[in-house]
Amino acid sequence: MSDTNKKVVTRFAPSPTGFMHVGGVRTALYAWAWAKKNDGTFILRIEDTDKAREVEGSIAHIMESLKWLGIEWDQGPDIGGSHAPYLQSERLESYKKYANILIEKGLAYPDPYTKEEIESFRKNAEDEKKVFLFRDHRPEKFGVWNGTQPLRFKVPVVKSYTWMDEVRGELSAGPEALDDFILIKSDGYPTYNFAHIIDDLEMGVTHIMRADEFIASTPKFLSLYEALEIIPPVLVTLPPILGKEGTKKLGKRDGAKDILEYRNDGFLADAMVNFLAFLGWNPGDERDVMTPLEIIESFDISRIHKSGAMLDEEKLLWLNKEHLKRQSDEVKLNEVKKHLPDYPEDLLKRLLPSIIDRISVYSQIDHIESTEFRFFIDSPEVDIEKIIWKDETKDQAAIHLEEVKRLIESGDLSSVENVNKLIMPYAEVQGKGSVLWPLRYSLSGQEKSIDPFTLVYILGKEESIKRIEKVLEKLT
RNA sequence: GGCCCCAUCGUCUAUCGGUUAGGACACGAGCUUUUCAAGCUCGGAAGCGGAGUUCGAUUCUCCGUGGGGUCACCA
Repeated sequence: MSDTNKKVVTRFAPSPTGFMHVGGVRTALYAWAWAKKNDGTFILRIEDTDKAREVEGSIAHIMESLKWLGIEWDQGPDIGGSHAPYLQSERLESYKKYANILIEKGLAYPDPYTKEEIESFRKNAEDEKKVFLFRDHRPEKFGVWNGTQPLRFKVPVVKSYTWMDEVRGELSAGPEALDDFILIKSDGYPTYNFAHIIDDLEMGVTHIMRADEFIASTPKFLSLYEALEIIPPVLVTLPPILGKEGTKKLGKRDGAKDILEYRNDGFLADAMVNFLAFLGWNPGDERDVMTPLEIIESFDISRIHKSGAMLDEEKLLWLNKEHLKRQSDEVKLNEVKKHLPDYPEDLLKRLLPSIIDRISVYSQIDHIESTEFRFFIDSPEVDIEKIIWKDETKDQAAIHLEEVKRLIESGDLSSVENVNKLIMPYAEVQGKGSVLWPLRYSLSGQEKSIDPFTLVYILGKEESIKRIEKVLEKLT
């Protein structure tokens, strides 16, 4: 177990092989939250040791995704830090240094075989229904490594390992999990198995957060830590995130979305952080809507789940609405403006609560605007037949509209409540439907819409009367 | 297949041996100021199966079942 007095250092170490998806971001979020919670350091390190799979623009995409969510790193490739560089491709000297230490100890050796030879070893093992282990073919005498062959780790002791994981508890694996894996590839770049251990050591990483696909290779890491006489960091295994069917782990291949797609769809960063945080963790009380700050304060490794969870976009939508509701009116207005640029600002201000009620994500405004709000700025087309409430007559509708018009002309329209007080008594006497349906329909031209009092309040005296008069002309 | 991990309402989860098994999403019903939306109230809904340990198991142990991960010159 590591020194608990030591300053917490965590890292997020993605490979630049494509877009960021929920799984990666969740890992980053937990590492970040744990560092923040402990006034520690959060490092962004790019594991770009596979030049063949590297995707142009990935690093920028990773950074943009993290920044969107407010997951800011204290050290990283763009801002540097006390352990620079933060690109593994620029840290080759470090790996070479430790490789030489292992060679000197007789714990690393050049792989003398061709790929074809290894492939046939593998095939033979398969035919005999045995696990293929390179160490069964380990040469008796090691040659001198010239840098063009893969450098392999010589597992010092083949044994079963048992270790502590902060989330899973005691874990173990059989000796088959241990093999002479490659430390440095023939192209001179290190493998993940080797590089992350050296970097974590040099950068003083205290806690490794990563998903459970790494459990199987942990004995390899442990064996290497021992060979290098390194005290391993605290291991924190995160639960998998399952796809829609709940059967497969969510990966890029089976529908995991680019995290920035959520941003493009209008989701709020705080809602996304809240959602991601709860995908494998919860504060233990009954809170479900939390700000990033509250999440950091409550975050605890002991409350990270063991079992995987399905990603439920329905819940994300609900969460986004909750976060959206909590924003200030100023922010809300600004966001709404972006979607309704041709609406006058004073109208928008009065319309704001009604809009907020109807959406979970700001971008939904684009979809409902034409049917639900358009009539506020474009006078509605009124079908005179629809103005009639149930089996009443046009004359009755006209009488009620006349009276409502009279009330509006002299009444106080300064709030929805006041409009209600103004018209409601009359409607209650005459029949709510008889009065309110013609009113609401005259103002909106819609069979379904916001309630009539809010309508009058939003449209204002002048416009409301104008619309009522227009209908009255048609009625008589 | 070998090795390993996981297992509570449809979904996400709480419970650290004793609870009417709690909450949230979704769903259903009702309420409210015509309709729609929102909101509020109520409701249905769960411990994978089998042994054991124990006065008592959702909780601890084992077996089974189901699901997942991993067996690369990928991370």
